[in-house]
Amino acid sequence: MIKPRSRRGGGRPTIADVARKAGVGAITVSRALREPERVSEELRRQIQAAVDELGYVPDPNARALASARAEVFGVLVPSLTNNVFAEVVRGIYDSLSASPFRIQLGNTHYSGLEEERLLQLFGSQRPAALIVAGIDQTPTSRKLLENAGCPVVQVMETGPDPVDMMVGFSHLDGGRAATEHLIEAGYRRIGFIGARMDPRSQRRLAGYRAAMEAAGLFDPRLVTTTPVLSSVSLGREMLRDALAKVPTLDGVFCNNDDIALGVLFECHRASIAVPKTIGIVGFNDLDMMQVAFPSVTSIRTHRYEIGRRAVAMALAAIAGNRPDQRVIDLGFELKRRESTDR
Amino acid sequence: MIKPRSRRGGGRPTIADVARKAGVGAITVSRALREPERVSEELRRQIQAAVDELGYVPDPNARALASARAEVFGVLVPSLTNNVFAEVVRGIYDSLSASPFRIQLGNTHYSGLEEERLLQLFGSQRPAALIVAGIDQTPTSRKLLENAGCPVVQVMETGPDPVDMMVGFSHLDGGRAATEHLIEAGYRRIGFIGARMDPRSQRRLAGYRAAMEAAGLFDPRLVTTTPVLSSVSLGREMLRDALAKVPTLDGVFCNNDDIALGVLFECHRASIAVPKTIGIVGFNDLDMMQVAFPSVTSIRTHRYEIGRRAVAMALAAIAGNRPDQRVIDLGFELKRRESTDR
DNA sequence: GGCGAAAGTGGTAGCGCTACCATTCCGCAG
DNA sequence: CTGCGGAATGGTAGCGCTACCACTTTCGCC
Repeated sequence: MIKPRSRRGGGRPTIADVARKAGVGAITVSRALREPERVSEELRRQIQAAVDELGYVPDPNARALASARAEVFGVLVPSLTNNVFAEVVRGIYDSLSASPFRIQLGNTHYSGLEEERLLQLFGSQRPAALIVAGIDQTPTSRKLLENAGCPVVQVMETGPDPVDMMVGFSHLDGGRAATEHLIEAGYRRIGFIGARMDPRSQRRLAGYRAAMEAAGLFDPRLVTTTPVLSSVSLGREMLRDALAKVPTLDGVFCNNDDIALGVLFECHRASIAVPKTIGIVGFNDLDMMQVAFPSVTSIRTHRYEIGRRAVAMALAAIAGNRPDQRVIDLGFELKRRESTDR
Repeated sequence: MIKPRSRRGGGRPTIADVARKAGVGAITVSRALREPERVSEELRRQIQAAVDELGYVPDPNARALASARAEVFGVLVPSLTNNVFAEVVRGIYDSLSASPFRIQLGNTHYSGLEEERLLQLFGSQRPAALIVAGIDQTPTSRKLLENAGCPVVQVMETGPDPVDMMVGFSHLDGGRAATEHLIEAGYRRIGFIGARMDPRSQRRLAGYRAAMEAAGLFDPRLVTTTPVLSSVSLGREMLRDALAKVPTLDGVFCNNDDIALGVLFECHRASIAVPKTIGIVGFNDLDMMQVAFPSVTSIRTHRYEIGRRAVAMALAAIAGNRPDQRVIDLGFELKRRESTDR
């Protein structure tokens, strides 16, 4: 009976096996893999041959322990099913797939406490970089980020006081632009409908309010919100609520496109003409908005690009050249469509 | 000037610091943290106090290295933005959030090669378990899974030959049930519209075909597919294509709900009465289907539950009691709605 | 009262890798 | 011919933790 090579370990090849086979020192194998230019052409070839033959794959845990730095990006988002964050995450994954970095994804469920817990957990891994959604971290979280000892990118929003770097856009401006568009289109009793009032939603609401007040149209009864998680069916219910409160409602700025779609369907069902009787504006501009009937005006945001930029900034910082511009505003675009075309 | 405690490391407390402060051996601290019942009440308290005071968090890398087992679940899905997989992943995250296990999520982009690469990468970490979407792994991937040395759960589908364990349902039966429902409702020229024909879509198509042939209604011209990624706008275009090919089309089984929604909107736009002129059935039953106008019949699948069950099975296997039933079929439900109610 | 088992605790030796420093070898200036 | 700098390579000593085994103490039982 063959004794296992060691009491532990799965018996897979280690760097020492490769070194032996290639007839070099272990450290040279390590270098050949990480900084090939520091090893002579010839040894590099021999080592590569040994690696291929043995099917050697470095153990990331041993690597992280020895170098006190894991090749991991920690990513924290409040939701995995919300299409908006899914796209940011997709941008991050796509940008990192060709690099040696792995991704540690955490779901905070919109909870500050959960965010602290995950930050603590991720920090213990000494990640190469951290990407977190939002700019409203708790003081504890902020401290954890500041002491993380790695590049930090806050995404989705812009603000005056980055922990380190930021990529996003102004939700306040987005909310204002959406509302101003409705006002310009001639709507007057414009409601705000929003679920899951996270800080970004609050800022969109603030933008709505600013625009309405500037036009002398603001009325608190026009605002309908709930802490419940956003969904299409919720949009439908909330339009009903809003109409019950304000029967003369002639426009809605929806906190996001799910809500907007629910509102649109409810209008169909209740035979409310869109855009004639009620105008609708969404937020995020999901693919379906331009296909809907009528197509729905929305604020297009650049989620995928936010993910890509965040990674690019982090990688630059890791490489030692932190960008001069620490806050990048990717802006947004108002997409005018049939739902406000009257 | 104070010399750093060691040449490397961030200066954060180690298990030795805790042991010193608590006046015990390092190994006892380790045990108190992992198997508290094996340490006396009193020491446990002392150790906990030292941990709290120092803010000690175990280094997962060192842990993984020493125990040859990382507290990581590797999860492989073909897409991060597809709501279906997002829900499976959410189920996995929610089930694991209270456990010590982290999650390593990989996006295969529906590519077998990418799956192999990621499996190789994940394997090097000696994960505690692997959860992979689908049952159509390449031979290489299958071998990697078999040799992973940890529980493996294939999710989303059921099949006769699990690598280890499986949770899902029969896409073929789902496709058949959807089609039979349309036939029973009196539709005759029933089309199949599907994008991104991955293996699961292929099986739904096979189910459609089986039902159509059994009823003597099959006609290859009724089938419209494309390799392009599914989206709502694609659904709209594909209905146009389908109608151009078969103007007498009176029903559609859509490969998924995004497509179904696009089809529904195109019907609105072209003033095609639903369900009178055309009946529509979707697949997955996203929240929006019951809110749509008219509401859309769909096959409800239990994505979140699949994620939860996969974790439950893996955890059981890790704990040493692999379930007797290695393949769990969670089934599906046909949700009859207005879009086929005639 | 002696003995073995069991419970509680600790020491030692790694896990697989890399930081740090030492060594070798070469070319070239003095 | 010596000395020196730089490039290429290697040895040693850990990184922070846990597996394995040894030791001590307590307790039950014949």
